[in-house]
This record gives sequence, structure tokens and C-alpha cells, in this order.
Amino acid sequence: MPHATVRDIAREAAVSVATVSRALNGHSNVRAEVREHIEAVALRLGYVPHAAARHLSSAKSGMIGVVVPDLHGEFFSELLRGMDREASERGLYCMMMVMHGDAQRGVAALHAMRGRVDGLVVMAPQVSADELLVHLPRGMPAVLVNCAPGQSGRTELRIDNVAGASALVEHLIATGRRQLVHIAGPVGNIDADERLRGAQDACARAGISLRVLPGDFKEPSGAAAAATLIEEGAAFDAIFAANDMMAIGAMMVLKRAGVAVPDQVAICGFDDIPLTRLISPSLTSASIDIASFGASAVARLVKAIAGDDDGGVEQRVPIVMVRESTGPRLHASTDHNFSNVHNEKPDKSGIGELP
Amino acid sequence: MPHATVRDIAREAAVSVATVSRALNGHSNVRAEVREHIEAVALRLGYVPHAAARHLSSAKSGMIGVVVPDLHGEFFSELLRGMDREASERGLYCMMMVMHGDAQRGVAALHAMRGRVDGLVVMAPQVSADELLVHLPRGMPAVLVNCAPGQSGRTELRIDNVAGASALVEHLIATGRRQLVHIAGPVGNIDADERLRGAQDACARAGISLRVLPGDFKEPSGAAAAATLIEEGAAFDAIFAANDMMAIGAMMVLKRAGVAVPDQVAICGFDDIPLTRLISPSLTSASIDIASFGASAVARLVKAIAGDDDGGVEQRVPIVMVRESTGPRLHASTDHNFSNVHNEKPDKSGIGELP
DNA sequence: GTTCTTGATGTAACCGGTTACATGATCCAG
DNA sequence: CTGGATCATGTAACCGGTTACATCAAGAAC
Repeated sequence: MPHATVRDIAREAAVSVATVSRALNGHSNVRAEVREHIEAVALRLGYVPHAAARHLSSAKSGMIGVVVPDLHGEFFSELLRGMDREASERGLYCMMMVMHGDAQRGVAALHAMRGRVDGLVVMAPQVSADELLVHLPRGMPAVLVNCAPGQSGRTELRIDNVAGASALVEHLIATGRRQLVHIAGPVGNIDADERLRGAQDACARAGISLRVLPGDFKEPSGAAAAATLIEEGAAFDAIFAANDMMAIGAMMVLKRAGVAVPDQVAICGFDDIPLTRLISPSLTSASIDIASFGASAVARLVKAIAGDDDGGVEQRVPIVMVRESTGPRLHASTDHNFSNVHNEKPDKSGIGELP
Repeated sequence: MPHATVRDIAREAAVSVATVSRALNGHSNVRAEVREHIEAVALRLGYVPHAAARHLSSAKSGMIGVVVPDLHGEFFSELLRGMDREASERGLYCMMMVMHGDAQRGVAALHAMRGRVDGLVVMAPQVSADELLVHLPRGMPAVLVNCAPGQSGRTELRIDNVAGASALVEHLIATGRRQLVHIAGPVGNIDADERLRGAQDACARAGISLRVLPGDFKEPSGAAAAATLIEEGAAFDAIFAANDMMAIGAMMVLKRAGVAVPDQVAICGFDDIPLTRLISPSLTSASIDIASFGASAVARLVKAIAGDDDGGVEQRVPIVMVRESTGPRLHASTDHNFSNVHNEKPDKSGIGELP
């Protein structure tokens, strides 16, 4: 026996399909007695509405789509979590689609969203946003997250990577480091590029040089960079990795090589994934509260779908979370006082909530 | 201007909608010359098919749904990653829905899937599977992952938690531990219950006692359990936490309290999330290769959708990954030789691929 | 040359909802 | 008692695809 439809209910309840639809959707113009009867019949028949049919006729799906470049590590799981939370609070559902770095696949993913979602959150730090957005289904509301700044005039959410990276580097310098190394993210990635620039800017202002090693945002590349430094016997006293995973990879290699962190070398990352607090020494990072960032994107999208979004660009300035990996040395407790630097005190369990 | 439809293309190309549909779907019975013309027109009009309409008429959506209980931590992101990989290899898309532990919401999520997906992967270790499955849309193929064993006769994937937990405890005993503590998972959770039972069984066989502390699979509860032990001044030399996150929480507290791991206390977890290798000391765990587990679930689901699935239960036996947190002591290198125990050698970067 | 087969194409129904509009009943004012 | 407003309900079109079936032309077989 196939699934029950509104017509089945109509027949069974001896009313028309229109009345069934109105009753089940809570329209006011249905007699209470009729509504109850219809609801009872629907329950008895095990009726569950067919989302595609409803979507087709009402042009609403109650679903928002999320396009992400990757699915590795905690960054995306946190982002997803924040988005899902916000969406479900508004009675919406999330579907996620991965465009594995590939522009071809990105276009396919965008196309596949047509007829499935009411709007899109697109995160595409790799490919050119403008190039991708040409393929956005016509009239599909979208919020861009961490995309290359385009002239699309679309709603955008962005992390102030330059400010965050500068603040981290200034923190390193303030704690006495002078021989800085930056492990960069993948070339062409907007976040990576901006973080590099922020680091360079801060170094230039302080009049010190910065060595840059390549990386790809994944942990092994951070490890490889550190291994290179050690093999070379390079002189360095601080590493700023363009994200947390690379910082962790680097830290592991240093520790195995007997380099003391932070006594000999300070290390910091970027993103402030939950993991930063779980490793030892805990990792200094630039915090953007990923989950809340994702929630924000969804909130903006909901406004855009409703038609009342200003279409502006929202920029988040990260906060530096100072932890053990660059922690103040014992004999100099307050050697830094930058505006957006937050000194996190380890509590007993070491799991402090971020402000 | 609204989106182009097949009828627009038909008009523009001076053919019928049936021909347009056939041409764009690669049916053989279309003249090559006509097909090319139609494709050209479709491209010119920026045609993108409407998924809901296609789904409605063809009863296929090309989408599989994933229902998970939660979205915290690396376990689910790994699972998602594996599923997504497998699905996209088969030209399918994944949508994920979170039922926040709540049975009410679980039912809503299941209903919301009707008319959206061709099949479901349901992971519901908390609620009674049978109770939930009553609300599965009629005729919807589904694969159950880590659900309480039901008599549903459905396709199920399951982790052999008892065997995994037993193997871990046997490993602890073999390395000389005698005062064991188990940090349990949430009560009513099938995985947690089975892991507890596996630990108890192994202890009973060895004739030693097992202290059990409550937990909830989240990291703070592991920390709290360890704190309790320390405050009490309890005598113990090994902790087996029901999952990795709690093990990590416990380890952090022990280290802060000056307890040496593994010299004084050995610690192991369960799940083998990527993080186990990144902390120090690296964490011994029972590995089920989460991503591949997820991929397997999708593969089974695809078979079920095609109609040729045996409907059997597939059980995965975890492998014990021995790492530093329970590592062999220096003076007794091979004090264990259980069948499914795998001794992981740390390589230079510390990021060995699992077999 | 006629009939049969084959293959390309068109017509229209259908999937399962929603909703504009029509209908008819009820109620109230005049 | 009657005309108009109000409200519940029914009829049927529509959303945008797919596809069974009908049609028709061209080539093959006799």
C-alpha cells in the first residue's frame, strides 16, 4: 500500500482536498469540528506530507543549503553545528553540500540546490566568488561567507583576517619574540592570503622580518614545516600558523624534537577550534566563535529570503585567546596589553567557555 | 524574469517538452542534431532543473538523508565525511538532520525526510529504535547504525562494542594494571551500555573488580570523573573511558594534578577519533575507522534503495590502537599479544594512517 | 506496391500538494 | 422578506518536471 495523500484523506473524511490542505496547515477558515475530523483521519492513515510536492506548489521548502569547500577537521563541524542550531530554532532544516575544492563540482553543487532549498550559505575561500556566483540559480537568495571580496553587492559575512593575524603577531612580539615564522595556508585561499598579509603588516610595523613557509591548512603540512625548520637548524623563537591544525602539527614535531614550547618557541594558530584547549600546552589562537559565526550567517540568510536584508558586509574581528603555547613567562606576567587580547585563565578542568 | 523551464526550452527550440526532457536526460531516442540544438538552447536560457519537480514526477531525488543524534565533536564530522565521500562517488547528495536527543524531534526529522530523500541512514543510540522506526515514512529504505537491536529485520550496521571494550580492558590488564576505573557513557545509550558490559565481562574473566563512574560522552564529564577520583584519593592505575572525548578530559585533569600518564595511570578511550594522535601522550583507543563505517552505511543504503539488500546485520569489530597513554613500559616491550591488538609506531610526524 | 518494423517525436496524464476563484449557506440590516 | 456581507467548502488549475501511449515517417521485407 502506497503512502496516503491528501486525496486519500479527502475521500476518507468526505471533504475536498482543499479543505484537507487548509485544515492540516492551520488555516483559520475551517470549522473546528471538521478540522479535528480531518486530523484524526490523517493520523489514522499515517499521513506524512510529501516535501517535494509541497515545495513545487508553494515555492517554499523550509530548507537552507550550505556549500562548504571541505569537511576536514573541527572548523566545519563547528560551523555546521552553529548553522543547524540557528536553522532549527526557526523551524528550518539544513542541507550541506561539499565542493571538494573543485570549481566544476562547485557549480554542480550550486545547480543541484535549485528546487531543494530556499536559500544558500556559500563558503568558497578558494575559487573566485564572482566566477562561482554566475552559476547561482536565478533568484536564489545567498549569503557569502569568507569569499573573496566581490562587487556582487551580495550579503557577505567575513572574518577580519588581517586584524586577527596582526593581533597575534603583535602578541608574539610583545612577549619578546623576534624571529618569527609564518606557516601559510594554501595559495589562492582568501583567508590564507589575508592572514599572511596581516602577519607581514605587523612585522613591518615592528621592523622585524618574517619567514614564510608553505602549508595547506592541514595538520601534516604544519608538521612538515616544523620539520624543515629543525632540519635546517634555523633560528626562530615563534611560529604563527595560518590555522590551528597546522599549528598543532608543528607543535607535535617540535616537542618530539625536544624543543620546549613555549620556553624556546612560542606557537599560535587561527580559528580557535575546541581542540586548542585540549592539547598541551594549550594553543593560543584567534577566536571567531565559529558556531556563532555560522548561526549569524543563517540569520542573515533568513532575512534575505524574507526580502528584508540590507545586503551589506558584516565583518568579525577575531579575539586573541592567549593560552599556554605563547603564555606569559613566569617572570613577566603582563607584557602585553593590546586592545582585543583576552587572557584566558585555565580553570580546574581547563574547559573554560569563551566570552 | 523567472527561471527557465522545460516548456520554455521546448518553445524556443520548437520541439515538445517530452523531447526536451529526453534530450537533457541522455535518452538514446533523440536525433543527435536535435539534442545538440536543445542543449544549446538550454544553456542559452540558463536552464537548471528543478529538483522538487523532478523528484515528484520520477519518484527519485538523488539524495540520501542522515539522521544523527548530535553534532558535537569529531565523531560525527568523521562519519559525515565518510558518508559524503561515498555518496558523492555515486552521484548522490547527503542531507543531514540532527535530532537533539529528543524523541519528539526525531519523529519530526523522520517525517521531514519524506519527499526529500530516497533513503535514510538512521543513527539513534539513545531512543528505542523500534519506537522511532514506527514513524519512518512508509516504504522508505533505511539503514540503522548503532541502534538498539530490534526485531525490525532491517538492515543494520553495528559496532561490536562488547568485543572492543573487552579487548581494551584486556590490554590494560596485560600491561599490568589491576585497579581499573570505567567512565561510562550516558545511561540508556546502547553504545555506552555495551561498552560498560564489555569492560565488566573482561574484568570478571580476569577476576578483578571495576569501579564505574558516570559520564555523558562529553569531555567535561570525563574531567569531572577524574577530579572525583583525585579528590577522593582513590587508588587506581588505569582508566577506560567509554569514548575518546571523556578520556581526554580525564587525562587533562590527571596531568594538571601531577599524575603521570601512563607511568602512574594508563588511560584509554573508544572511537579512535583523529584527535587521539594529536594529544600528548597520544591516546590508546578502539578504532572502528569512523569514516569508512559511514561509507559502508551509505553503500548498504544504496543497495537497499535498489532493492537488493539482504537486510542482514553487519557487525564491525574494533581494533585496539595502542598508543602512548597505555604504551608498553620501557622494560617490558611485548607484554600483550591479543588477536586484534595493533601496535602503532609513532612516525616522525606522528600522523600515521591507520590500516 | 503493400505491409511490417523501427525510431523519432508529440500529446497529455500524472506525481502530490497549494490556492484562486466559484459556490452556496448563514446571518444581519433595512 | 430580500439584498448583501461573511464564511466554510468545493472545483479545478497550477507548480515543473517525466513518461505511457499515440502518431507518423522512413526503411525493410515480401
